[in-house]
Amino acid sequence: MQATDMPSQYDPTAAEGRWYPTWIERGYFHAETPSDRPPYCIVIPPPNVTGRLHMGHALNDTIQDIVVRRARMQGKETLWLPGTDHAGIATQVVVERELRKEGLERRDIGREAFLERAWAWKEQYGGEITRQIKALGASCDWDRERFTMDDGLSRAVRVAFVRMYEDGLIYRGERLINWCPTDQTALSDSEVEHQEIEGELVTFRYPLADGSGHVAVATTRVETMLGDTGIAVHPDDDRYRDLVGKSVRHPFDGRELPIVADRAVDPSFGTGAVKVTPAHDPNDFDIAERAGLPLMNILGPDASLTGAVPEEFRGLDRFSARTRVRERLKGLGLLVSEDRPYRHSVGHCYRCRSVIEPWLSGKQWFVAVERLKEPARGAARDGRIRFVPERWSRNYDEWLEGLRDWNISRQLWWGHRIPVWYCTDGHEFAATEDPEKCAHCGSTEIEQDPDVLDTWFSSQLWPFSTLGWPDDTEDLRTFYPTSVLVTAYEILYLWVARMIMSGMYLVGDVPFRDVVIHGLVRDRSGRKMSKSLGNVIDPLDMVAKYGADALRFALARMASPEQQNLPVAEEAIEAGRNFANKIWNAARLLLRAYPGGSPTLPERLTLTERWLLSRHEVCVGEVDAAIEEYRFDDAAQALQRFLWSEYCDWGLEMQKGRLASEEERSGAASVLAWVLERTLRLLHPLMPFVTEEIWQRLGAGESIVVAPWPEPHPEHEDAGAEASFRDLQSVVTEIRSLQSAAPPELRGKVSVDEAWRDRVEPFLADVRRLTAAELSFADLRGAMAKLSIPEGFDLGPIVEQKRRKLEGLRDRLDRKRAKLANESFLSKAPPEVVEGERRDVEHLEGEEARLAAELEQLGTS
RNA sequence: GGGCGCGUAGCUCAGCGGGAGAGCGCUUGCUUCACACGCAAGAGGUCGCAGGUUCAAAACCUGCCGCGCCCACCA
Repeated sequence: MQATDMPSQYDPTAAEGRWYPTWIERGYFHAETPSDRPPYCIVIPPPNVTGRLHMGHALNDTIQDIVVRRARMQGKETLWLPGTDHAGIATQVVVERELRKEGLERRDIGREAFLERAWAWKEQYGGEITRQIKALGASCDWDRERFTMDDGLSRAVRVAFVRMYEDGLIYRGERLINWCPTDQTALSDSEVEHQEIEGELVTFRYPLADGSGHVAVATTRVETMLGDTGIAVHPDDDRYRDLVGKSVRHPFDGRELPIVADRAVDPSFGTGAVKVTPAHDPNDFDIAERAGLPLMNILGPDASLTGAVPEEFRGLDRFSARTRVRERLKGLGLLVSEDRPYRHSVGHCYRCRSVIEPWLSGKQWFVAVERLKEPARGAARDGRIRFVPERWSRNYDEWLEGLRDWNISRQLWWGHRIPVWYCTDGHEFAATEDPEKCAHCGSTEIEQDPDVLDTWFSSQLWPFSTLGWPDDTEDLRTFYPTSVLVTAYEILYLWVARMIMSGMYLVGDVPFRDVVIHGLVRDRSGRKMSKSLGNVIDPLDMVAKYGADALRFALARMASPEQQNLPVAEEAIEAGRNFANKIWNAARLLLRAYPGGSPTLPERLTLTERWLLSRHEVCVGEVDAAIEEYRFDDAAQALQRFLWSEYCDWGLEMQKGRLASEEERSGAASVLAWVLERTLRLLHPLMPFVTEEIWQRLGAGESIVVAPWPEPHPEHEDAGAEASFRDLQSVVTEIRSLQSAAPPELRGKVSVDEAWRDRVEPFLADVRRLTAAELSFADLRGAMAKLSIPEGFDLGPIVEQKRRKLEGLRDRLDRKRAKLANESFLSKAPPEVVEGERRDVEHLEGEEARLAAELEQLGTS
């Protein structure tokens, strides 16, 4: 039989190596269009080409594979579309680092050579992460794999840009942007992460130009006073009313700075007067615009001081300048106070963690969001898009409400170059194809904008650019809108919201129906996994050590969308491995008796079989509902409970006798095989490899990957069988419990009360096997079972245990009885609850009597 | 400053109006012919604190304490 070649330990590596290539080869993951089947589609959140698979990816991909595999088994035309993101800054930084090893900067070799290097790097190392995704068993359609800078997607980017440009949704403007002095590029607001740091709050005085006094101002970046061009106060602030219109004198260069009134000033903060640095603070920029104050740029691209600052500060980096300016003010007697440390929130680059500088960097491209955001908000409000968990919809809505125009130009080389050209006559135009001449005047003296687009500009097109947009393709018609997007909450705004906006604007419909937002993977004590903390668990190590199924099951087991933090410990993955091994061995046992083939149910079933079918039916319902609702933790738990605690511990154990019997073997084996085969199908989305490996040995069909999702069999629900079987279970458990308190030599002889004879006798042999005891029946006066032990032998621990149990039972009974004696309970509680309490009391009374009788038996023995 | 989430067994968490649960860990006993990656029997919890609503609260409301996160141009 097939079991003979099954070792006692499941070998995940062998199964993974055998099945994944087979699945690919047979094209199971390939979606066909057009198709008569209902479509089901997920686009993968594209990982960075530079990336390596971490636990976050493993979780994200596991969840997607679970819903995708279930959909495929449900007979849907299923597409899980994979790919990678060019990841502008991230990739450019990697290539620059390589160059630096050769002593070169990117500007040394020029744009074209640099891009060649970048592409070469991408070709050589860029596929790493997709190989790693495959190791998880992900059922992606690799024939449709995409890259955000491949030809098709690049065209989609250009078409999207030009359409938005011509529609007035993309414009070029000069204003303050978030500047990263390390990466030397602009960043969008979403790419800036605010973090509390310990800085300083310095208050100093500006002397009035007419010598009549001072105005004090406070700042956390005192070096910016070199670029101050005014002072602002609130118009209703009586302290300063008389000063508006006057001016102060700059202590270092003698410039006169006018004092203006502006409602943006909060009179209750600091001194109530604000220094205005229009070129280096967005607030001040606005004030300056309203008051007509000039801009004065004092920082270079690397944030060192430059421009019209006094000689002594020129060339200093911003932090040294901060100290130098403070010391100079102190020397001049203008320093009022310095609060240090002063905790306040400062923006950092999401890539390199540098402190962001609000900066003027020539003209930048922006997306005007006003017309985009309302449809995107509406889609979530009217249910066209559903967030899971639902609470994210509010965050989403409020974020969109406050959204400001999106800066999309980046001063990088790696990325989609902005498809706008300028001619020497000052014309500007956008084009989807590289033009030969100016679209306005025909001049051939044209030059393309040097900047590239924010990497998220192409990412936002992902759900439709990957399906062929802007062409009206079969894939796009079939799979758009996609079914569900699975992502972590950290990119809800950066990515998800923008896909919704652009999808609705460019394609005319939402990009996906459900948005499943899962938590972030943490270490066991809830900390982020990071190299510097040394707490990283590498998913590939785990796959190698315990198998992909073990990792997937461990991740699924905790993947409740409600959970924000998902602590992963190696023990959990080990537990997943143990579970796979348990199932493997269950199959090993069964396959000694089962000849193989599609299992069928016999006409007549034993109690154990009816119980098992009934419990299995519960499991089918639970798993199906759980996955439907993205409750992967519930699905995993239901499967583990059924397979381990019910199928193995009771189903197989009870049937061992029949499996050993010549006449009964076949019937018993086919029921067990029928249940196992269906349960394997239920488990397959979570543990694809071990389920396929066993399914093949059962000989149930071509591949479990394309086997149908188990349909419900409500006729198998059998409350009567469950109740009778529970009785049997309690007799067995009672005997074992008594045995555990006695020395081994006294465990062998047990009597069971006559009252249980009818229920136990038909299974006498099984109960004997499960308890390793001789059984006889006797009148035990209400006790369930009794060990035959010498007169006066003390089963102390079990007596103690039963005594405590009885005590607890009586407490509960008292509480219930008091409840039933309570007038207001009887009159106000719903009748079915009252009835339920009555039944409880009845049941508990029975338990009480039995426990008392058992104590009696223990006492007299 | 605004918002969200979480405090339940040693650990990680589920339960979210009428019997305190799971996995891991722990204790004890088992080379039982599927599995020691196992089997069996157990121990362990004033459900963060204080009020309130209710016949009934771990669950609902209010406040407090303690963690964590997101958003935000208070110099």
